[in-house]
Amino acid sequence: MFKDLDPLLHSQLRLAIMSLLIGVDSAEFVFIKEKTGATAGNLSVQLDKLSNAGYISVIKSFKGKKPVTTCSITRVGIKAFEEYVDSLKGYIG
Amino acid sequence: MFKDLDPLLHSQLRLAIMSLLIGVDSAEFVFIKEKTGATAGNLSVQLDKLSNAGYISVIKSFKGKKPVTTCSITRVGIKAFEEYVDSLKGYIG
DNA sequence: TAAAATAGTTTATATTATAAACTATTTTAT
DNA sequence: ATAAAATAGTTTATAATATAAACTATTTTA
Repeated sequence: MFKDLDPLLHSQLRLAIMSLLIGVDSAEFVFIKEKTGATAGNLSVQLDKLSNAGYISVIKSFKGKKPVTTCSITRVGIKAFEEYVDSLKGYIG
Repeated sequence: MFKDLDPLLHSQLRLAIMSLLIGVDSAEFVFIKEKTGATAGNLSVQLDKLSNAGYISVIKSFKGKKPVTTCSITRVGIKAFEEYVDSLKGYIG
């Protein structure tokens, strides 16, 4: 009935990040920041957590002279997201 | 796109409690404890929070000689739950 | 009548989310 | 040329949260 909800995904900001990333090939830090309305600090921390869990991959590069952080969801992340959504349905019908 | 998720409902145990209560007239402490698998302490705290928010009503009485805590969802609680579910859909499609 | 069970509450702890403060660099304005 | 502001983040401090352990009070059972 009430399956455990992956605590890494049961967080407003991290869920928003994953929700964004599941629909695109990749997205940049600034883009995610704008879409989610998160502060840079909070976003940085949450991206790290998702990255450490293997749910997203994070690549740092340069666009001209500016640093760019590019994120994409991994296969593991997609599976975790799908399982989370499935578990959630046990709660919200 | 990403509406704020009511932090009172965005909690595994409180969401499970609300999910249970939305389907019934009322439910007793022990019943909720069994269905959710929560410890009594945790359940007590979370019921208090939902009660203080006006999402549920809690009535204490006796069944024979044993104390009984009976909970039911309020109109306010139903609305909050529905809004939460609606907001959540912006995240999980 | 001592031990265990029932029905909870209170309190302490560990985790978490979050923003404030910070670093490093680049662009713009004077 | 250089001071001020903007960009792109990271690190750290704090406040909120979830959770279980410890506790109270009563009743049932051995």
